[in-house]
Amino acid sequence: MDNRATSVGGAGALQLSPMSLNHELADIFRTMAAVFEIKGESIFKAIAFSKVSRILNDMTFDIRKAYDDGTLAQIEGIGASSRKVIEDYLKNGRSADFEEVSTSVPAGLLPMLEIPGLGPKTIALLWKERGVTNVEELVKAIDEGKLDGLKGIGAKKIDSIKQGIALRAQAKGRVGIVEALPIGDSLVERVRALKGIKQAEVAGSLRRRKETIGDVDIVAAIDGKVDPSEISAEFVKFPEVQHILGQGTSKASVLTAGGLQVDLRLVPEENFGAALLYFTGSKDHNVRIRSRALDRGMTLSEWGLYDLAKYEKAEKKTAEAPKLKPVASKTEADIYKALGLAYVEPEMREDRGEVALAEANKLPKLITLADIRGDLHTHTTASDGIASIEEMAAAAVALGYKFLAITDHSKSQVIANGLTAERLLKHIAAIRKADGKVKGIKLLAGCEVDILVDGRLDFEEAVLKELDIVVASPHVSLKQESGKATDRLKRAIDTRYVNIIGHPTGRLINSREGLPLDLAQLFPLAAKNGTAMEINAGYPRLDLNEINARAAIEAGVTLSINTDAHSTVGFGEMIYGINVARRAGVMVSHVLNCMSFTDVMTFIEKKR
DNA sequence: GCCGTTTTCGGCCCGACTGTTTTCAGTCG
Repeated sequence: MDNRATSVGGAGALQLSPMSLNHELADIFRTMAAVFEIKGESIFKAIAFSKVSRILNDMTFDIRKAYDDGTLAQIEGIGASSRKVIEDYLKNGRSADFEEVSTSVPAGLLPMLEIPGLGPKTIALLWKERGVTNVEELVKAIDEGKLDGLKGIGAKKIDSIKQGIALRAQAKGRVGIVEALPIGDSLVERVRALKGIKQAEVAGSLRRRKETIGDVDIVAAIDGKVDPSEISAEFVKFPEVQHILGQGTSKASVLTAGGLQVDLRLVPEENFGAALLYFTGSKDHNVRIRSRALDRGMTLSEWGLYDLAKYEKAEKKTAEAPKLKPVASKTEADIYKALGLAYVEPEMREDRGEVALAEANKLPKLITLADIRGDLHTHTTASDGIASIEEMAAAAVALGYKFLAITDHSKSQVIANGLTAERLLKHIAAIRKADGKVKGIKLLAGCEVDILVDGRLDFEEAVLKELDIVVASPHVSLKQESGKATDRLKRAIDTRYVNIIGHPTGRLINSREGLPLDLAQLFPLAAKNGTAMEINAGYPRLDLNEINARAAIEAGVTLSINTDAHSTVGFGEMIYGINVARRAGVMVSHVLNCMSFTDVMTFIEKKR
């Protein structure tokens, strides 16, 4: 939650681009939910608005479209009150309800929710009893001893708030999956090596392969003869651990030196599946399947799936499995099966309709790394890469690839040593020559051509037609207004020789928003004229992102998952593109570079 | 606030850990 309570909802909202309209509205609902929490209104009210916020963020279409079509009322989770806020905002560029709610508490209280250990109840208490309205005042109040004597706030609590403020200042926020995955893997290895551990897995958003990770979750099954508190004592002594947040008999939380939170959960082997399911989440997915369990007379917890009537009578102790035989608990698959669901891959567990698909046994068969047959966007020393054509080709052969497109930069990318038309023609000849020499792989002579600010390309058609394949990408002017940006990409998609739009938005995770494209206009066009859209697998691009990639396949667009490798090592990033694709529900049939070489060429020829 | 092949009212997922407590509230995931 950021401090936008006073910055959204103003008259400026009318100039918003379509997709950021969804995000602006999502912010409004998130803010309102936070205010409800602090004001102590029904927690379910806050949950309902948080859910609306998430729905808006996840939406693959423009909310204004639903409003215009009159289908707003059909969206599950958006009720009458939310609809009123949305309609108000669309019509007037502001919401009276939002303004009333957001001004009912000091705006400075909302960022206080980010302080670990400090929740809405305590924030409200500090505000009402001591007049604290922001983090700075909280620090001052603690230093001056003003919190002494507050009911329910003892010395330890004050100490933990102080620590929470310090932790928040040093916390780096969400880290990229590229950084978190190796940390998670190495910690899990270390856990597995502990005495008494039968198995251990990474869980949480890392297992779901989200593009950024809030913390690392690990679930471990322990030998029944071992005391779990001894294992958690070992865990908190790991060299990576800088600070212990909590430590019990079945659970431990720590902070690493890098500021990353790691949670370990210890369970008996027979409860491992339930714990892994619970700890993997997402929270919304858990809520969905737990409520399904209740509908079927069962209850699901991190210990297992149980018959509800028997469960209520059973003996339960903290940090111990309930004393009754579960319906299912050992594996995730057992639990899904007992709930009448097909197994849901972790990447799909986001409550975006996967449970309904699992019930109907219609989950997509998700793409895997092994399905990739080539890379269609790579660079060499001819522009800004560090490997030769032959070196890149050899690395691709080693990966088992059947084809490889060499697509160095065009002339506008001066900084990247972009090719002039003359140099490009020579480069094409060099690629063709290498193709004749290298065995086991087809090399395509390509180019990553700049999409200029008005949608023209960096080379004339006379040059483009000499190439086997063209990737067209936006590199500059990435802060265009939505209409212009959309027209710019439209023109590129419409260009005869363009086969793939590279990193279509130009976004960079945590540092650049990218073009505010109206993808609802672009995707049908791309689907119709046979232009593929890229999932650029390089971090921090991952562009298209999972939401946009999902919208793309829903519109019938062919995707291409490419690394944009600038070295042979760069090929290794393909897995991150696969992660995005899996989270988007992408199957082999959606992806250009999962096709045979012949079919790739047919796809290209068809547009020419 | 949202929702409904048991409901238009009365529910809403479930448990661990911490701190301030003589039985529980708050926070977190």
